[in-house]
Amino acid sequence: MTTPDRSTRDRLLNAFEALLVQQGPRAATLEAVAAEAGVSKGGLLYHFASKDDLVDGTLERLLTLAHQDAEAMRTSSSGPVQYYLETSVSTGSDLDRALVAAARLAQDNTERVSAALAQVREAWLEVLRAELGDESLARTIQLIGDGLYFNDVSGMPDPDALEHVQQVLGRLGR
Amino acid sequence: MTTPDRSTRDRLLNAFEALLVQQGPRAATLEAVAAEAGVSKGGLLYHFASKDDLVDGTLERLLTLAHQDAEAMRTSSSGPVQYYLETSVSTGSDLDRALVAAARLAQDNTERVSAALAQVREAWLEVLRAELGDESLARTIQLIGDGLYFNDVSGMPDPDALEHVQQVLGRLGR
DNA sequence: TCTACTGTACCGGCTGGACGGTACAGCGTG
DNA sequence: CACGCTGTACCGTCCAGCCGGTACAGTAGA
Repeated sequence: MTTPDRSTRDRLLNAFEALLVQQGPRAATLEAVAAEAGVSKGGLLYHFASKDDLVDGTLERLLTLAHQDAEAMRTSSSGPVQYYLETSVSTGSDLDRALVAAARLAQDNTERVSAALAQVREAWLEVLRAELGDESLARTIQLIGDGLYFNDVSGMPDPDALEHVQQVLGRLGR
Repeated sequence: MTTPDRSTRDRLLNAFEALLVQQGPRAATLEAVAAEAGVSKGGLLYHFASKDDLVDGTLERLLTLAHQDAEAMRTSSSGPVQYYLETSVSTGSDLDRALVAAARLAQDNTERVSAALAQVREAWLEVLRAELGDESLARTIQLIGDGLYFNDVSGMPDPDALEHVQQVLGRLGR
């Protein structure tokens, strides 16, 4: 389920994300990333000229994954809403990891990173809108997804949360 | 509306939060905090022996504010749910600032900070549960609040979000 | 009331360590 | 032997924490 380590470059991006997710932005130093990827610091800097460059590479991959996800959402057999809520709780997918990593980065690199995150959100909202034809409901469902996601990011995952939400949404159904 | 600068200690805590909120955790260095509060670094370290100590002071104040807020929620004239949702979008209150500051801190100081945030969430949920007598709805509303809050923290506030949520909740009302 | 002493609040320079980034000397493979 | 890539030594910067010192208010004793 994880991106295969095709190249040293991929290994470096995976290592960067892993460190961001598991230990936070402070721990994701160039040396730590290189070590995690099994490469020297010089080796890392050969592939990414600077830390900013590493961030750019991460965001680029995030956007690619997010657009694939929006497409998967559209064509999901259980419907976009169900798909969206289910995948808002951390599934351990590549996209999850990329999102959490980006959220961590957003604390420092405000501009670029939060722009990328906003882009991802907009892609999802677009699909919800198209499916529901109801702006208020689409927004509310996105907020619930944000909430689920926020709890995961904050290290307070709640396995029952999804059930409760589905129970409440069921009452709206009719 | 902001905590008065009664003492140098208060000024330091306010300065720390302000820097965390406005410029992120990297910018909130001891020197920067001291400068913002109008004291020297030595002066800061007189009041808070270490940066960890500064974090502890911030969390302590957060918990105090949060318990006051839970009480205000219980006794709000418009009801706890309305109060909770309204104050989930950033109102610029002391509690807001303390929460955003804590969220920023949670990126690095995983343990203590997220424990404090979990405590705050639990206090709110308790009030929602007591009011609604409906676990699923209480949880869902808290998730929506989390979503509203998350968007603010991420620098993507949406002034219309609250209206949409109220519109949807209205449909549940009957 | 003058003096000696104490505790509180604060200052600013220093140090050791970590981090981002650079330079350069290898090393294997085609 | 040339090129793609790796590893290491090093530099400048920044930061947390420490420390010697200052100012001053209060107090107690003669």
